[in-house]
Amino acid sequence: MTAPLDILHVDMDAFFAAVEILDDPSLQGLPVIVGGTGSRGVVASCSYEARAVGVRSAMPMVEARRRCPRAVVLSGRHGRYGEVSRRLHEIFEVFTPIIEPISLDEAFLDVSGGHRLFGSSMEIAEAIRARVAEDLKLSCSVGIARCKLLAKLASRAAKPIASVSGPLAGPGIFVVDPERELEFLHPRPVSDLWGVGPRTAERLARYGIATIGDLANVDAEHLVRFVGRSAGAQLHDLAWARDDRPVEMGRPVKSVGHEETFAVDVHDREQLRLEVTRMAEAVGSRLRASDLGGRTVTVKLRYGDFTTITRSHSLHRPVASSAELVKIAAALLSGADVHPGVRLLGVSVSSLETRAAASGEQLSLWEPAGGETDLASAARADLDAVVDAIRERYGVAAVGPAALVGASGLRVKQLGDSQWGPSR
DNA sequence: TCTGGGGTCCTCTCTCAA
DNA sequence: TCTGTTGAGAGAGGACCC
Repeated sequence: MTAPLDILHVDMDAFFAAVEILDDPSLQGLPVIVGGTGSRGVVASCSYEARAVGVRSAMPMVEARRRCPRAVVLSGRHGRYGEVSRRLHEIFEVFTPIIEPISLDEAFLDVSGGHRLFGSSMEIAEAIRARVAEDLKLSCSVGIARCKLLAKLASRAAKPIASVSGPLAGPGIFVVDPERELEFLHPRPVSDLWGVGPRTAERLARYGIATIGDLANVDAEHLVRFVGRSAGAQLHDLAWARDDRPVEMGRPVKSVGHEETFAVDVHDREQLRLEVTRMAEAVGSRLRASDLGGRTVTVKLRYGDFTTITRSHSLHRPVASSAELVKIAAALLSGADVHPGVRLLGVSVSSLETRAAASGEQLSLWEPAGGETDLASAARADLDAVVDAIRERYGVAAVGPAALVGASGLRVKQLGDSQWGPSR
């Protein structure tokens, strides 16, 4: 008996670009590119008219504009996409509670419990597509298979095809027959496998491994030597369609961070100190909004030649206060070389704990740092709470550290701001 | 072509303690 | 007391995903 076809992968078609066209119908039929509009921006999403001339997501915007000079380039509206994504999620919830969101525009669904009410997986996929078209006026592609790997590849096979005369409709729904899984899987390039990016694909190519079928026929022990222990074992299983990963709901957040690429490389240490202050402040706000604290603070720098370094410091207790995060991040930055010029700067916090979990073993998430009085600590927590409250009411730019006034301004980065590169 | 920003996970190296 | 082994944890780097 074969396993049931209960895993659906739903993927919106050209999501960000499609939402922009939905909100401004005059864009219909035009090549639309959403992404970072500056010289260092990248493409986040593009319409099929843009894809027809070779524009792809993650492509540098300079190259995208070169390939498609008549494209309408938009910087994107993360808030709006989030709103549509929530409505999409509500549609999924009609059919199953077991949903694993992958990003704003795609998710895995386990529909094993929905057959009695909604019919076969094919009928559920058809119903989801109909609801998305009717309620959101958007289109999506659905892959149906026995496991996540195959469902994901199937949704790709269901997609429309870009052509110079306009997008050609795809099947919309693609089912991988359990009897013909390897026939479907093995001719595909290794890069179609989850975990094989450009580097690994290049390494495998050196050993003559180009397709998933090639990979399947390599001895598992050899594979471990090529790509490492963990990846080797996993890739060999995936190449034989052995994938028992369940559809996971509500995976906990492991880290919270902000990073930003500057329009021009920054050499001035004082300017970098102000930027790191701004970012640590923003990370602190987000942590407190989620009632989280973290034990490890990491500062990341990328230089002009793209080499990237990180400097981190772990504490014995979680912190969420902006003042403490700023202090630690600034100290980490001061130990890093900024001479070559910094292209990107980032601050992140990991080893997260919720306040409830932390208070079980600690005095509190905002327990005083070494040498600090309870009074100072309490005052700092009060200050954070007041700042958070003012920002919630009047916006993020309403209040912030005095050091930032007149420098880069009270610009506190928000999730989704300049998401795809600097605006200049 | 010249490469974003949100993340997760893995590997290697070093240190320290048992 | 010294030496070797092992395991845990931290720090750093890198690959990957959307």
